[in-house]
Amino acid sequence: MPFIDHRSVIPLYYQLAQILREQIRTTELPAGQLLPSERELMNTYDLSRNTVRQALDLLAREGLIVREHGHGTYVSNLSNSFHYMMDTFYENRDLLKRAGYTPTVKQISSQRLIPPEVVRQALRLEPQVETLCHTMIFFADDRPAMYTQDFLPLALAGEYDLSLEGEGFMRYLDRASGVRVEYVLVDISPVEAAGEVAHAFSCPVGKPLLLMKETFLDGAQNRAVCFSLNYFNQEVLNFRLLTRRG
Amino acid sequence: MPFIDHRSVIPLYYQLAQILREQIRTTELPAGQLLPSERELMNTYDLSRNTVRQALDLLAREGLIVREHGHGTYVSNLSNSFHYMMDTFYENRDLLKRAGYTPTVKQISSQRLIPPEVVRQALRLEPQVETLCHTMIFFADDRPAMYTQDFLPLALAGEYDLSLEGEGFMRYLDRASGVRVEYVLVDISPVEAAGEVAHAFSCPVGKPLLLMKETFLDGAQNRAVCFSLNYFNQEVLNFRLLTRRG
DNA sequence: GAGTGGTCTAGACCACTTC
DNA sequence: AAGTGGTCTAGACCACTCG
Repeated sequence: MPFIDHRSVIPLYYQLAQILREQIRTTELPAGQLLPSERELMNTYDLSRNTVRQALDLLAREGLIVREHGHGTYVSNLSNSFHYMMDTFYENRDLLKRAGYTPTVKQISSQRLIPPEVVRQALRLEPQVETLCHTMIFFADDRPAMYTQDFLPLALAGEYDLSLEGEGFMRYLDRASGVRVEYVLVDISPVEAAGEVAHAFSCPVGKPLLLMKETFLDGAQNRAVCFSLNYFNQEVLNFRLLTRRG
Repeated sequence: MPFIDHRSVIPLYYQLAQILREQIRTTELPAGQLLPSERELMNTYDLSRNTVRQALDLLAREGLIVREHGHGTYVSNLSNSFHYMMDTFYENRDLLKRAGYTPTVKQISSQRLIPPEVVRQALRLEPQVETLCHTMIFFADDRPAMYTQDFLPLALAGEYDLSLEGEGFMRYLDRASGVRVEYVLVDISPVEAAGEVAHAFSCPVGKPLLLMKETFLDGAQNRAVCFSLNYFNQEVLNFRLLTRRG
């Protein structure tokens, strides 16, 4: 297996990617393990550095490996637990802008509370530990589009002011947490509208809504910085993906 | 604007990508327009071919441009209409495998009918034109995970046999349509379980479900080859995305 | 056959991390 | 200072499309 056929019609970078994928799958390269450096892979498989990088680019885009400048490349921790990998994550505000709307934000509340179980697990908090909970509504051209609750560990409990147009939420997290948010894990599920959300969207209780549970992760995919619940108003905003063939 | 600062700290490939992005945004490069060839861009901006390709790779991954081997690179038709771009699309069967299940498929029915409006629009069919409709259920370790309806234009009405383990749906489409499916447009929405779907999942009518409407497109994103409705059973399968920061 | 994008090489310098 | 990944160049050959 760990062989590259230099005369094959299969591109060399693809063969290398396949070899590494296989080693990750069989945990010959376990999660967290440092890969050989690019120059080592060059020599081992008799490839140029660009070709090695092309292979690693592929795996990085698939979320299988994580690169760290000046340090090395290692196997991702999430390698087998997700279904899809997206290229870019957008802030809620940017999402609305891209959809052609003018976004505005209304802050509903900001309080300390013991978070729901799902939040506790995502942030790996001890039971009964409080978090800060920001609740707000994003409007698209004055129609309510998203109902959002952000749960921040108290260590990050800064004075995040959403009325600040300039700074996005992720840049705020960078600053407050001291960790750069690089990935966002998104769980998409359908729920029934209820309580405050139904009220915010002026829709009947029980109407199906899209709920996106977002976990903000650092570059190593190890540390969860923040957790967020986002309810989408389907009347205003569709959730659409363009995917490329695998 | 259309200038590259070779002494800037901003990478050259990123500057070029930004220039092209801007030209696409302002429709100076309108949808469908051929871009200058890579060698032309090389000369125009005084960059090496690899650097030009790095910029184009970025835009292609964002879905802004489409490349055609031997022909050229042009501005995508969908450039502004989607929210997210994913790297890879998986067949339903592969999706279940990746989630760690053993997939099986049960064909429910296969009939000619006049499709719902949403299908007609996606496939750009005239009113009253019939399509073939395959209905099936995908099981994950014998639990019903997805309820799927594929709508195929009659021209593609082959004898697609899902029991064939070897061939996936997209490869079938390639063969039957004579067009290689390169992109899948996915619309995600929450709906209430009803009728056959509720029955298949043994869940109460009215329970929120995830519905994914998939449109299969060729490489030019011009031709819709097939349309598919996929209902997800949340009890079995979560829909999860790992996204990278933009 | 001319032009295109796809792949590949051998080299180079840089910024970053670690020791 | 040594090693890492990030960027960049100049050149090459290939497979593909089109006239």
